[in-house]
Amino acid sequence: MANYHHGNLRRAIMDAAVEAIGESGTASWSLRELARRAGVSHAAPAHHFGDKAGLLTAVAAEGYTLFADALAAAGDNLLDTGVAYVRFAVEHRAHFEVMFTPGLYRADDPEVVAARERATAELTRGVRTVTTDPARERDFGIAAWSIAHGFATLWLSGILDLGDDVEEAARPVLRLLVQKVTD
Amino acid sequence: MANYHHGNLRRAIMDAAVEAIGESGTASWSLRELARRAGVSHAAPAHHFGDKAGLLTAVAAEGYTLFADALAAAGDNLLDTGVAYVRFAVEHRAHFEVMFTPGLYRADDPEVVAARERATAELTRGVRTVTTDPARERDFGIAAWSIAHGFATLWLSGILDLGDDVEEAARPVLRLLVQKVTD
DNA sequence: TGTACATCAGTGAACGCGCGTTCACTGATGTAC
DNA sequence: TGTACATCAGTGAACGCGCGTTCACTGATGTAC
Repeated sequence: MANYHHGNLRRAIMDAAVEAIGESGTASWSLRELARRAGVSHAAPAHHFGDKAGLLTAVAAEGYTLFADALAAAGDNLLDTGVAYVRFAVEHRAHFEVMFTPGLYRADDPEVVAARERATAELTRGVRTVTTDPARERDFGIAAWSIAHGFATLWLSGILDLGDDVEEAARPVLRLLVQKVTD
Repeated sequence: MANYHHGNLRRAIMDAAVEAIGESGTASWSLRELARRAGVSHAAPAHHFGDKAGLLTAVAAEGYTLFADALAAAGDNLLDTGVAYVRFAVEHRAHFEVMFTPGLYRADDPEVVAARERATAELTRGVRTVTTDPARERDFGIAAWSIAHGFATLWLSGILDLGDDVEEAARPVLRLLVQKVTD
């Protein structure tokens, strides 16, 4: 019995993509495998997303939206913003990997651009809790972004091996920079 | 006229791999395409490396060796070590990407392990120019590693867009952490 | 110095497989009357 | 309330293609005598 008008097929395929990326990265699966995981016909993913880049564009857009939400929910200081950054990367590993590999998707997609701008605004808000001097803001912003991004990336690659609680591990490390910036 | 006993076929295939990774990442090429680039038979890569993971294991081992060399050649302070880290990532982008994506290769390969340990020792040497207190050394080390790794990763993903000179762009950013540690 | 032979790096034809793409079709849903 | 019809999400068979793998073969090189 063919299940026509699935209703959530788009969602089901994106979930399958996130699951597959979480297991083995952004490369080692095909649209046909995703269809198999989602229990739909192998032509369905193309029907919805065109191709792999189209699907990953949707994942990136969703990722930036969730990311902006997570940063917006963080405390009103740079350290909490940084910790939220790292937590997002670990909790939404697949989205995070896609978002920061621009070659995988259409980075100029309007939905991606809008969500990314919202996330950037949240990061800037975090930096401005520390300085509003424009000359310092840029380098502080890049330094804070770098240390959070680097910690998250190293943690995800499995090299760091500092236990289970990423927040507990990240906070004292990020504090070393934030203290300096705050002085 | 078949060119039997190529002599540097192993080298030629690794060069082709580095070139292909530099162009389009670690995923979007096949062993057959590498053979085509290197101008050898399509069975040659398998003959030398077994499979893609075997080839990338060789790239990772070479990468860690070049990395340790670059860090060893850096100045005797943490800032120069950090700048050398970032420069290596940009100048050896393909090796760097492979090295920090452990799922791609056999991370327990003896040659990889030995080269990585040498690189780790160089990083530790950089941190010890700043503190030799074991309690502080760990967090400082992770913070310095994170900020250099994060800056390099963001730069490579093309998101930062701070001009052409990566060393000039990285130095003031990395200094923000190092200053604190040095105080 | 010349010959015979073992070794093994690299070749190239052949294979079966999973892929993305195409396309005629199915059938559930919403709307007009 | 019932019927007819348009829409379109999703199906599934068929296609050609590039892939990794296998394997008998080639021929350059080194060594023994």
